[in-house]
Amino acid sequence: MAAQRRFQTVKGMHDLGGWKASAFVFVEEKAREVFSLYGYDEVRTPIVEETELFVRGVGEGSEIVGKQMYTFDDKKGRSLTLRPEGTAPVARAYLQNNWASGPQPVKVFYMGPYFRYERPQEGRYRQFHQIGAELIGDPGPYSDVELLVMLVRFLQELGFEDLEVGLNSVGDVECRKRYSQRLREYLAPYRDELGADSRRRLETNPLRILDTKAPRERELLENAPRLFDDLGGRAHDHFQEVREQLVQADVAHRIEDKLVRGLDYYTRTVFEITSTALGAQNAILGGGRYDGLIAELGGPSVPGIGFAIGQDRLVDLVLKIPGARQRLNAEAHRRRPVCVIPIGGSYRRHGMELAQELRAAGIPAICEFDSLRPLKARLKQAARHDCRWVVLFGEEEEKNREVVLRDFQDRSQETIPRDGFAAAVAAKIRPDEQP
RNA sequence: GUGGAUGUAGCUCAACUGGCAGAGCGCUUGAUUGUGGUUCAAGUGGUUGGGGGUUCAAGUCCCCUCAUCCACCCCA
Repeated sequence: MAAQRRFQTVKGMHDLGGWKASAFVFVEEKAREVFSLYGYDEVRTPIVEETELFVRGVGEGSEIVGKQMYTFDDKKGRSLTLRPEGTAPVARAYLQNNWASGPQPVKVFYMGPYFRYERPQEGRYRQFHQIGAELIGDPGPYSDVELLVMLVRFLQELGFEDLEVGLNSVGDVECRKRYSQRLREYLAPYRDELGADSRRRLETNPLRILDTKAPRERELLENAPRLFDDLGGRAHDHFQEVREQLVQADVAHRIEDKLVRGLDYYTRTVFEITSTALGAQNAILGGGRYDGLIAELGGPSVPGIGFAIGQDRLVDLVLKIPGARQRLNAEAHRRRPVCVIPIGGSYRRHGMELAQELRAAGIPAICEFDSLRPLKARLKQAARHDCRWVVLFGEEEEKNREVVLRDFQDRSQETIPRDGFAAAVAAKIRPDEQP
């Protein structure tokens, strides 16, 4: 016989429980609440898509497509990929379901797992989770601003106070081409001082050199031509209007002229929020405008803008906010169950019935069925389940047609009539919610 | 893909230059034949991540492998 091996999650993927799970649900509920206030509807797209969707949508030159995708062939030899990001699938859904024929602009949000094959570290996992939103069909700039206002509102509702949006414009396709050439010319004399990655990007995608972390490269870039100066008239006006309206809307932001993003589809407005409390993987969220994406996927020329929030990182931050655990705790507290303990083996069926009556009255209830164990051990279990109230039922209670309701908090207990006991328990444990 | 650190009981960690694998917490039972949290007593705990090598003797030294964490890279 082969020795039993111990199974565990695959690298970079984790079970979520306890505080983490509560916080995950908390931010998800808050996202639904806030985003729907702004007219967004939830969509769920499949976790698996055709590989080609991401190659075309995200861009062949991007890191994601280049080396981070979970790609496999199905039984018919079709190349499929576990989604590495959310915008391309939504763009695909827009075209496939002809959302263009519905009310415009289209506003959707979504949340769920995403997959990228990278070496895991703090805040970076192979299965991670994003909450995102897309606004398709309006060229802005007011849509850009409204989207950011919603985002900031969401973060404030979660309890964040001092987060600042980093903002930039990467321009339209033509400005980018023009600027790329100028940057290439500027950096050419320093070619030998660039790292291998940046040298390669000099050919493939000079913009990406801007957000380098190498100290020497940053030095060189200080005197480099600025992307902002190469913005074409319309992209320039768009950016100005966005900035102005953000000020009007009281959205704290700062211009980061070296902010470029890793996905090829971005145009004009790009933004991100980072936090120093997160370690090396400090981006909480990122997004931007993608006016060429729908067309790139074979559709009409329709503009769009969206963002993706790193839910895992966001949750880490939420749990660091003073008082956050108490808030989550209060929620859990409201749901802590009543524990029913039938005393004696022949009363287990009664225990089940009592628990059912409590649940029918809207009270969370568990039943401690293991009647062979000593009562004290079973009470201990109830305490470990974080129960405050215990309902006891045995021979004596059956004879008197009553139940015993014990309050762990002050160690008091009372007997109440068996008939209609659930209503009495409800009145006792939730006096403020009674009609 | 590259580099560094770490793997000993369910958890947190001990074990001097190789010499009988330990403690705290937890868990179970009892002190209380139907009453939790405190206390006391007893009990339960392990292929030292896996494989190979050196040695009279390996948790400890050497090689390989796997896993986790952190960082580079990249991004959410």
